[in-house]
Amino acid sequence: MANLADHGNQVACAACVMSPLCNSRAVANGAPSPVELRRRIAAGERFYEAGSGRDTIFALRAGFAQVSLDDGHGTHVVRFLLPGDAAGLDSFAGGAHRTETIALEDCEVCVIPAYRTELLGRYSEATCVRMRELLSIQLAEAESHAAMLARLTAPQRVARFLLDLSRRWADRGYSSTHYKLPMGRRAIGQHLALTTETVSRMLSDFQAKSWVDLPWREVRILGMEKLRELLAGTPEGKAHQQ
Amino acid sequence: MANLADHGNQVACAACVMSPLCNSRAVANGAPSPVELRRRIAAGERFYEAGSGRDTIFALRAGFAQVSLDDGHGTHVVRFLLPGDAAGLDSFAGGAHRTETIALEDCEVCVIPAYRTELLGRYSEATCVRMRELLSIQLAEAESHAAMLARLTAPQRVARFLLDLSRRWADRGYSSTHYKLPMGRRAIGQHLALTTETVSRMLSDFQAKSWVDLPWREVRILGMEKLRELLAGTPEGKAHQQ
DNA sequence: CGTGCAGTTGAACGGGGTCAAGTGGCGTGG
DNA sequence: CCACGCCACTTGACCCCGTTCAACTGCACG
Repeated sequence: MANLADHGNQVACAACVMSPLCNSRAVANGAPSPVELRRRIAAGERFYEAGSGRDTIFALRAGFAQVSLDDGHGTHVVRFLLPGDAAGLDSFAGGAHRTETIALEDCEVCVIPAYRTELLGRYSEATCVRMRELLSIQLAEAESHAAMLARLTAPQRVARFLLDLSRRWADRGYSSTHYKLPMGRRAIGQHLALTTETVSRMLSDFQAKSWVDLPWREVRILGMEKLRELLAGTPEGKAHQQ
Repeated sequence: MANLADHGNQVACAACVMSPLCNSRAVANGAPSPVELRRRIAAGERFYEAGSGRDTIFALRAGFAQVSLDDGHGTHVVRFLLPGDAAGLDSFAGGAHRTETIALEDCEVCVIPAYRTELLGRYSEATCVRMRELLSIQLAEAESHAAMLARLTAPQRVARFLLDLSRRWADRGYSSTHYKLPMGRRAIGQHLALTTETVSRMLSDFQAKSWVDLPWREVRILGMEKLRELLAGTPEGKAHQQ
């Protein structure tokens, strides 16, 4: 287990959204840890599949993954997971996952059976509260994502996407201006509801304006403020209200 | 309080998503009820405003409302509330509502302070589990909504919208083919990410095909199967995969 | 080398947005 | 009582943004 960190960015448990569970007073007093085991998942493998794997939550320790949903009209990438993020919280309703999660790089995850969180909830009110917080945050993000799809233009979506990743890496103590982009253009498009061609065009455009530099599957943000202005719709880039 | 039911459809507590809380064993044994009070809210009034009203949940007993989100690029209607639905669950993260909820008809709501659910959670594990379920369901719906915006055409969105309301009314024991449509075309558009003109055109088109009849702010579905086919993209209405 | 996939770029198309005009219901005030 | 303004909704004509279709590059694989 010595070289797990080699596979890219990794977070300390302290930065993980699940840490309040692992480090609750109940666990300190002898209650079972929420984490059943740690598992390595190779790039391209699934954490869990849609319809299967009832009632398991995952915390991503290292690597990069995508959560996607197929409702019969094609695949939509619901969100990308960075180290410290949780996956599978949608399984509390009905006990089956409706989404699937795929590793985009080699990943290391903590496997948390849902029954353990419920068990833990009996000893620790903080656990219940924390689970509600996590779900509430993801709900807020999902609603915000829908609002984005509803109102932003293609360039704004791509700008928002880059700024989003920037902020999330910064939250974890990494650079906000230089980070990996391990997913392909297609996956970005499936996340932003754009075609691969449009994503490619927007990124090329940003690069031509020297707002970003784009080595192979990396981003270096050069004009953070320009991207923010585009997203806000400031100078001539009219922000269409309604 | 005698004629509250006059304002339209109403659900018995048994059909309310919050009923497992109100009827938990803990409450039967003397724990405080989650409902602080019942309140009437006139059409056009707000349940709560964005940024304000920290930590209050609402259960809609009678009437019709919309939950909307403004992120600086315009308003997006996140969902419509039918009797028995809950509002305000997004406030668990951070304690402030990011959305606002407006009554579209005169409403009657149960006001549930979040601290009471936490209090109740101490006595009753079922309460914790139920809150998780509710959040998980709303998360699943929000993700599904985003996927819809990402992949469906305008006619498909409107068809899905009509079928969705049909199913939800049916779940509550009302007609699945004839129901009120209390919101305006603009609000429908803000929910489906379409303009009022497009919503109007799609509805007119459905009516011309005799798939629906549209009296003033009502729907009568005549060709449920046709709408389903359109949504699924069956005969010539190609379902674009990716 | 040939095949295949990821990404880029160009040209043309079309779905839905934009703009505009028109209708009808409803409340208000003369 | 009607005149008027207002607002929700409808309908038509035009246009633009992002999709579609296609060609091309570069890199990884056998």
